Amino acid sequence: MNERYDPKSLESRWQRKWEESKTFRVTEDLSKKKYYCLEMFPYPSGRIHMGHVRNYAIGDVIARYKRMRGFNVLHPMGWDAFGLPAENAAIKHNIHPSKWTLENIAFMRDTQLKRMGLSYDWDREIATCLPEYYRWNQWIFLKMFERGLAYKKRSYVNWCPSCQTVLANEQVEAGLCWRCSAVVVHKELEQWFFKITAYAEELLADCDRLTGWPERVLTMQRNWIGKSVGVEVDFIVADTGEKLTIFTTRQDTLFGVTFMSIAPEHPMIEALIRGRSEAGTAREFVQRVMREDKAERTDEKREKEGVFTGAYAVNPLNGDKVPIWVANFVLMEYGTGAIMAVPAHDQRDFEFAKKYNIPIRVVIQSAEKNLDAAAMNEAYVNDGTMINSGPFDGISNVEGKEKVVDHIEKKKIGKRTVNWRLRDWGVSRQRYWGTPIPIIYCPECGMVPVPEQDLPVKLPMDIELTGKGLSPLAEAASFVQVSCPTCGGLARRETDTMDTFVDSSWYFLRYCSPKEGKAPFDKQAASYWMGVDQYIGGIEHAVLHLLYARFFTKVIRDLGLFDGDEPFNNLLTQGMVIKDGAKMSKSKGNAVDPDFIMNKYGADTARIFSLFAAPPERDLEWSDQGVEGAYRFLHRVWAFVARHAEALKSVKPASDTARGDALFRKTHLTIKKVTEDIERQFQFNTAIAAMMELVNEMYAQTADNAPDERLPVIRAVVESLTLLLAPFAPHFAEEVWEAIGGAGSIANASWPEYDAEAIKESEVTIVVQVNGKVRSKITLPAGVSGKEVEAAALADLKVREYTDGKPPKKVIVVQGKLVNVVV
RNA sequence: GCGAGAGUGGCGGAACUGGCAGACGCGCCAGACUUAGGAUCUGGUGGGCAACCGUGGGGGUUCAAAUCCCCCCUCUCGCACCA
Repeated sequence: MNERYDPKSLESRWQRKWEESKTFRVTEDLSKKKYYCLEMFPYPSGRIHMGHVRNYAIGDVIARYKRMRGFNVLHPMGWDAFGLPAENAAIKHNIHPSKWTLENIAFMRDTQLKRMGLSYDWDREIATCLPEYYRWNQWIFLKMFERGLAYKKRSYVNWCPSCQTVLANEQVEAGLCWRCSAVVVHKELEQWFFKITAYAEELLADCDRLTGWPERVLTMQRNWIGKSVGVEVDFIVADTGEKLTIFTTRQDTLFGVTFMSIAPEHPMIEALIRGRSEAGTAREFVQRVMREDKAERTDEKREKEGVFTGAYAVNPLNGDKVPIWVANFVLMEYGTGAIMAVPAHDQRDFEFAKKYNIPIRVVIQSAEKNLDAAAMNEAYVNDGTMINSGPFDGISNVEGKEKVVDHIEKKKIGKRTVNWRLRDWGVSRQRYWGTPIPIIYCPECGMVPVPEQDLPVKLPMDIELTGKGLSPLAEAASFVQVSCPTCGGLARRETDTMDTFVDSSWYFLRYCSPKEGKAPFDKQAASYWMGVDQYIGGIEHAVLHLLYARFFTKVIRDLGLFDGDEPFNNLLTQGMVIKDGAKMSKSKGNAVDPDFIMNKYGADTARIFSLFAAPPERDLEWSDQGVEGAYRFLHRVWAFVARHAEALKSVKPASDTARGDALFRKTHLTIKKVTEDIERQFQFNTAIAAMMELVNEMYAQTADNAPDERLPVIRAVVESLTLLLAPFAPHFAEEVWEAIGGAGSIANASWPEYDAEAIKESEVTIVVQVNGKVRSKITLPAGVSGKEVEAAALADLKVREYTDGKPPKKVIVVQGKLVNVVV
């Protein structure tokens, strides 16, 4: 064994060995307990960044640890390979997206990920841009189409003018595109949707079963799904007699309605204003609001504005005629696009009424203060007693809510309804580098699904990407023109492609049988491996990917392909890697290149540092000196082993006979601590700290040249430490393992068990407090009684000094830990 | 505004059910080996001369509080006119 630790040559040597002997290949084995460890697969942008390093290091420790604990571990890797950057690169550098993507994958796999020493079964690698994969996107799409879960509709959608495509609601953040931050505009288009709302109730309810997920992710999903229980009520438009249906959760305030507000997109507007003197101003207002982009429309600070339509509606409960307004804050997408306005009890309506001098009528009286409409300066939104509400006067509004809805349902003027914030998932993208939607439009037969045997609908390779004009596929005549599968006549293909989030919504199932040719995946294999026991990735997918994947899993279950309700049993959301207080990014110029770190210190150091500097869920502040520290730690272990390696080869490790030895004891305490830290929410930082303590102890306890009789203990420490290090610094551990004559690859070795006898103490140090302050420490044999501890404490000189000879009022003894003498 | 999480040395962070605050690492200081040290090893390192004081601030419960309760402040993230 070399004196110097030289990670470079050592690491590549072990990587070759693992690859040649297929150390990490797995197959289903019913005799073993399985463990599915998965990190979110990357987009092949060309280079990995520190966030990836951290993500995969965390996953790899878990996978390797579970292997050593005897699990049959599935730990796969692949590529989320469709997406816009490939297309942009194509336009900019005149390279085909396919070529660009596959080259990136090769580089990232062979020269970056493999150099990290990750324990993947590379035989299971998948790339979503390959027809073998995306044909199953198309197949699932067709199954969903058959069941009405994929459908086409014309609607207002989010359009990103920079990406030149439509975005799903989940992909719009504060009015901006999630990818490029361009301002998103509303556009009316015909688009494909997945009916995720059909699963809203189950997606919400099952959040309660995801006990292995962080609470904040569940909260975000619950908020996003946004269940709201209320009532739909039909108002009748005066003169025309048309129904204007509104949604409300405050039916207890129905008697306080003094006007109505409808969304500018509401389909009844034309009918309401036609022929009235207000028509002109109303149309002008509607057009002005609709021209605004999403960011402007949804800005909360934005002033509430509206115009009167000239029409009136009749309140079905009290017969009042109230004016109908068009208001800029009413959303067509939510509820019915029309609301009843109760200024006394809703802040938005209150502001609106004040602005336009609309009457305010109090119908809920507060218990604390007497509300007077004229004197109010904000809406009263709390509970109270119903007044001015005809038959409901005098009862509490909480009770009133039920009574009013019962009354409404009995009179058939409305019904209980549940409204969701969640909208159907818009999956059409007007881009090239994605899965073609397998639909054909025939002038005779209409919309015809591509027959299953014709799948995959392959992306044409001879295509010109200009970044201008229509969707690229729409301009590829050879792709568009097709004969109708039903009548054989001339027909046209759908030219939109699928959102790339479709690809990642079921890839975890594909890993179970990645080469399966007859179905998206093999049912047997999936039932063995699924669900994912530990999923690891960034918090940024809290609603996007993680919600879609849950939805797909349920759909796939209902298609009869798989028996499971949820894909990910446990979720770990790792924190960001930051430097100088900001997220690492190229644009901020604070990015640290993983290749540079791995070249200089080796992969094991990079792994140790990123696991040691912070617990996994928290943000990790990058520190160049911290990396040095991680390297120094490995070096220290190396130097120690190198000193003894030759002698240790022929020595058997100490066992129970060494139980009295302090270093032997520390070793077993460390095994215990590291094991517990990994098991307890993957606290790798403290696990590594414990190993560092052991190393410090190793040096301290063998400061003088160790006599031969200590070699068995040294052998035991080194052996255990190497095993403990194996998941964290795998190349290093293999090398040391080999040097001390360990059998086979350490990746296949068993995780050490601690000797419960060895960690027992013969003596305990007990802290002695006087009035809660530490005054002394006494050492007593382990297992002494409380009485003896008390006596020893009272006899202590320091205690006598502080108690001044006075008798104690009370003495508290905490077994084996502490005594508190109260005077 | 609503929801979630977090405030501990110069820094990253420890402290499982209330029981020695600051493990471990970085940085810093001193020493050793050295022509030299940015290498390595050893020791020290919350503040204060001290009694003591110290976990964002203020109250409280307790023999004992970073940990439990109440009030307040700050920061981060998510949602944000959802009727």
